[in-house]
Amino acid sequence: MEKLTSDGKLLIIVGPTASGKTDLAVHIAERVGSEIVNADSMQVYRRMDIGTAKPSPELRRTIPHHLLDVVDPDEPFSAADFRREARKTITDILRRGRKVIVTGGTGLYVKALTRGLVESPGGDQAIRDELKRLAAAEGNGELHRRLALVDPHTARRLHPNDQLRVIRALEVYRITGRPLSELHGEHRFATDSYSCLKIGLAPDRAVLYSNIDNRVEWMVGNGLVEEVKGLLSAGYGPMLKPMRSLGYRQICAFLAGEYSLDEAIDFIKRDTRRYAKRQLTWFNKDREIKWIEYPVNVGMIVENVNDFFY
RNA sequence: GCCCAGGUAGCUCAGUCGGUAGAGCAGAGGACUGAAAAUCCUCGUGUCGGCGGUUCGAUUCCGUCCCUGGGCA
Repeated sequence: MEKLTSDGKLLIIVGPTASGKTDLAVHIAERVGSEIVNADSMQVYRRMDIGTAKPSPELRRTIPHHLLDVVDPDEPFSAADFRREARKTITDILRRGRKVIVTGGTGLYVKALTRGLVESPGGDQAIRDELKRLAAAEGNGELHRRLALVDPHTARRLHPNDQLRVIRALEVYRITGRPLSELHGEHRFATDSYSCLKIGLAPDRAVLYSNIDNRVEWMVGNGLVEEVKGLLSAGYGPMLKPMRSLGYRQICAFLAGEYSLDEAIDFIKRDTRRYAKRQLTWFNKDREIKWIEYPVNVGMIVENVNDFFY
């Protein structure tokens, strides 16, 4: 169906971690006069620079980047927050007559931005804690049974051990009195208010994995441990959401004496490989993504991007 | 050269009192709607070092050869 309105054109660059998104985005931005909107769930946190491979301050002076450093590590931030902030930012960039490149590896954030999220309440920590206690006392099966009573469709879709999603579904029902599946049925990611060109980067697995290894070595060699120490001594504890993310989690465990630095490095590499695989699974499902061929021909990509923008 | 101990999945190893084998890790595939770098699910055939022998049947017992550790010379 023809879209009646468009909030503007977006070039979206996706791909797994360490696939070269940032480099490509910068190359394109230099040639088409665009600004970059980050769609990475960890780069939004202040003080987390090395472990998130955040673009450097120098680079950010050359090409304006948005949605980096928008919250402190102990502040809540969700896909809905991302959507709201990103839309605001994009509107502003377009109003100034500039082009927008969205780049990032968080599939849900990209989807939330372009297709929206179901109309549902935000997270309620008290409810989550209560349900978590219930699960601890009576098991994931009990939570899942309770969900089956109020929302059998969602219960069937979720494995009982996927506690996070089971709790979310129960939480939504508790607050709204409506099953999550019903809300999903009305939403279906149906509307896309932007006109998007999505391009994807997916190097050969072997290349990707060696990029990951190199990047992890680089992070450790350039102060990742110090960055984590700084966060901890600033009062950001190891149980905070961003402190449990890739790199930070393992360095916290190393600093707590759970294992050696070498082991921590190996775990970061391994877990990052697994993460990259999950990202690929997510993006492979998106039929709108145009996967770029290797070796990367930046000139040709820029041409296509220009065709899209003009 | 001799004496031990080993050689089983990509790696580390378990096991079969003789009926062609299984864990952990690595790896692969998948799910994903306000925690998403999170959370969750599924996936194990490999000349059981080679060649002979015994046996209805050998990865398992025997012989021999090869390889890897360690020890003695």
